[in-house]
Amino acid sequence: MDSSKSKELEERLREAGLRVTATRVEVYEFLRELGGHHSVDDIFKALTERGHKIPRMTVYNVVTDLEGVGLLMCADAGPGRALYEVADVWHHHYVCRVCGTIFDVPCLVGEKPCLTPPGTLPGSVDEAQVIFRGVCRDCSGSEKGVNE
Amino acid sequence: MDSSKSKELEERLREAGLRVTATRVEVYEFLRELGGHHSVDDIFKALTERGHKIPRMTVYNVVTDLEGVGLLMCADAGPGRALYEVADVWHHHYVCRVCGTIFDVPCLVGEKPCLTPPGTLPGSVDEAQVIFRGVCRDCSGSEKGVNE
DNA sequence: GTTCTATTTTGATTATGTCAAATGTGTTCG
DNA sequence: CGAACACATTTGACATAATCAAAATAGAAC
Repeated sequence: MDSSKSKELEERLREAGLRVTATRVEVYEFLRELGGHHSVDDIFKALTERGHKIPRMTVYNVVTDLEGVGLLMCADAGPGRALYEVADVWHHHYVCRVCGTIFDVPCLVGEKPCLTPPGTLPGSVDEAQVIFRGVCRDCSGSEKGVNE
Repeated sequence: MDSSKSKELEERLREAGLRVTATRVEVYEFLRELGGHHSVDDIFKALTERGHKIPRMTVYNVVTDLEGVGLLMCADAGPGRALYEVADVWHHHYVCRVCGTIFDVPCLVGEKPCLTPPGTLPGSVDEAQVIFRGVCRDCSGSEKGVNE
């Protein structure tokens, strides 16, 4: 149940000419098992607490490499730190204005680019990422308090 | 041709209970005249070179205040530093993967939220911001060189 | 003009990300 | 198997972005 995905990871890495290293597998597995969107520092701290002594710089290297191969993607959720997640099916994001929580929003089309560009664009389009903003149900009830 | 906009700025500030200060007017005018998307540091440096000695911190304060009032908006163009622009008509953004240039993309609807949320969302939606990514014409011609 | 309070300023501090050189480790090939 | 090469990781310094608290300043109302 795990080895199949790991095998796939190994293959994807080799296909791309990247070596299969413990660090890369760890970072990928961490993101895949935990799910959600995580910053480099999240990953760094989590793996450190798990006992894996790993420099922050290495996490940057790894996520950049894995993103280049298409195994991870950088979630668009507004400015700030980059948030990474396992690149599975193409989807969008909903960001709560109050608590900042990020929810995945399934894409109706399911693959990039999913939106028909309006009129003319200044170049080719290979991706259309949507960020929905609003107040999530948890926050609309109790309004204040959660994060402000 | 300028005073009308300035008057409007003053009114919007007063309406929101904010004071009309030289700094706020300067920052707003700078962004409106120059157009485009600018980081806090862009604004800081530009105003400094123009002879206005203004601390970076103050620029942060001002853009945050003006954004809160709805006079500025923070452009979604991926992670990294926050980019501000005058909040005029609702639109989206096209980001070139090679040179990083950001182009405005007119919205077909023109007002928020412009997209019909797919199915159910975890809360209310007041905004749907789209980021188109691809390679702009300038870069697709000469491929490499521009930024890589 | 005086007063009150929002705003600006100052300086320190945290978070985030990048660079270059030294070290270590997969992988390949003899 | 084991040596050698190239790719990865590590180290530590550095660069950039953003935040905080408290003191100084300047709108706006009276």
